[in-house]
Amino acid sequence: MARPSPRIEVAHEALRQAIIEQALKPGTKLPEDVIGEQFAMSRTLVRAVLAKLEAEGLVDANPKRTATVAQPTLAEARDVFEVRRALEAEAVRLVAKRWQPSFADELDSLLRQEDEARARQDERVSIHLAGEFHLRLAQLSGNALLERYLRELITRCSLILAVFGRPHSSDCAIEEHSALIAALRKGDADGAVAIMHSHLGAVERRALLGGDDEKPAALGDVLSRYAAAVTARQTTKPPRTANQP
Amino acid sequence: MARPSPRIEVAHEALRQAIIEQALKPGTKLPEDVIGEQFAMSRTLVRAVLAKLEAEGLVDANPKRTATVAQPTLAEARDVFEVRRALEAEAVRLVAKRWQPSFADELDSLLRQEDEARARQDERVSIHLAGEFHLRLAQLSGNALLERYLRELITRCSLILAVFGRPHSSDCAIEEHSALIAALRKGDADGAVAIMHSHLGAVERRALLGGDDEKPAALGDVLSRYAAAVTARQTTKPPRTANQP
DNA sequence: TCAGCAATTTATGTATACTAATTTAGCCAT
DNA sequence: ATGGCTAAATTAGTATACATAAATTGCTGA
Repeated sequence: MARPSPRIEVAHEALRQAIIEQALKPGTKLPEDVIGEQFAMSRTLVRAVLAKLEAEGLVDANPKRTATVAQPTLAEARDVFEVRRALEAEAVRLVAKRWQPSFADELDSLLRQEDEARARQDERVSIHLAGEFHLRLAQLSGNALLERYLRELITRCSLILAVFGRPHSSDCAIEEHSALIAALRKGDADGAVAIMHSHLGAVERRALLGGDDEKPAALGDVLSRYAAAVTARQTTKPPRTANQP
Repeated sequence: MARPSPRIEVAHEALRQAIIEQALKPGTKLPEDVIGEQFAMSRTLVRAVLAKLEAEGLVDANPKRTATVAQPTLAEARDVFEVRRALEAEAVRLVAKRWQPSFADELDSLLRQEDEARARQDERVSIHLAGEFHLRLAQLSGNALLERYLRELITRCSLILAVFGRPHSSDCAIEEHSALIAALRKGDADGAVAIMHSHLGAVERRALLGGDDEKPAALGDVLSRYAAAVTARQTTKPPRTANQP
């Protein structure tokens, strides 16, 4: 999976981070030339970057209008969590099957870091590490494709949390991660899968607040998004802002 | 999910079809200018098409060399089937949950067509319809993301079958599809999931022949691929051929 | 003051030109 | 002949130019 150019990767990763950390809020316009200026590349390359981000579901891109940071709908959010649950359960199953003691060390180490960040009140690092835990688990499954899909899903969950979640709601409870490791350690595959299921159920509930169904949620989407927007604060000057209060 | 240009879609779909039908054999070089000539578009657009195909796992693309039709390894094939099993089981679960009698009609109709094609000895249509059945099931799940992933996985399975499978081995048994519909019809969700599991297990076994493990399969990969190459015959003049005996 | 239209500006769609790297072919030496 | 070395031809990487469509601004008239 070698990529054509390192510069594309750099810009891609930078935008990814900016989006999931909410430095670029959902709905923010991403004009090709502005981005090209920032990363010192031509629109040709910017286009490739945006195409990737769109494929990942992180930006919305319509035929002849400026790409924007994605604003996931409630229906999309539900879909993402549904698929994530299925794949992450499979990942746990696979990890349990090829379990080795060294795996526990790896996961424990991440868990400790996560705990420390939480203690330090370091929101950003804490959220990032929670994602890392799940991603590492996917890697330990030994299935590269599963890892790719889960990386995408975990990233999209971050964005969904940014759009729908309460400000400052942490997305993963450390105890749940801890219980998962314990189950894996004693070889309880089914137990581990069950824990992962309920863990992700909890994450989804925390992320989606009231589980409104389908249509009537449309207005709710907008309002919760608005609430998130006024709460957040701009860090560096973003290219442009879509909806200002 | 509106795409930038219809022309890109056309070329994308055409290449997709050509690849999964083996009109372009695995390993075949896909130079940008040759493709651009065929579809009357500039390399700029061809590049976008190839990027998509690479993301789907249908073409191999390394930094500065000509893209080629993908040659899945045994390890990749295993990964694809593993993820497909997990997601397709989830799809069946979802379809069972929102089951409606009209679903049965839809699936039955596909099944009938499949049966007729088989009776007509129409390999190409038969294989295509088998894929359609699984795809339609994914659509009935009501989860757009799940559908997208499964479309990708089903396509890759076709390519895998082309590389590893015996020539003329059909990939899906009609009775298995039939049993699945029956289980869904009587509301037996768990039964349906079980049938799907064993069905995909059977498909994988048929596709991968001898289930060699990991490392020692490396040589096997090459040889089975070689066997496939000498068996197949060129239809239209392909841009170029990678390995000629 | 506001609605609606026109001119302007901005941003995308696509082709093409130029550069740099890789592959191929031919040639020399062993 | 065979192995490697150099030159020529291919082919990808990237920027840029031009055409076209969308968004915006400002103007005019009710």
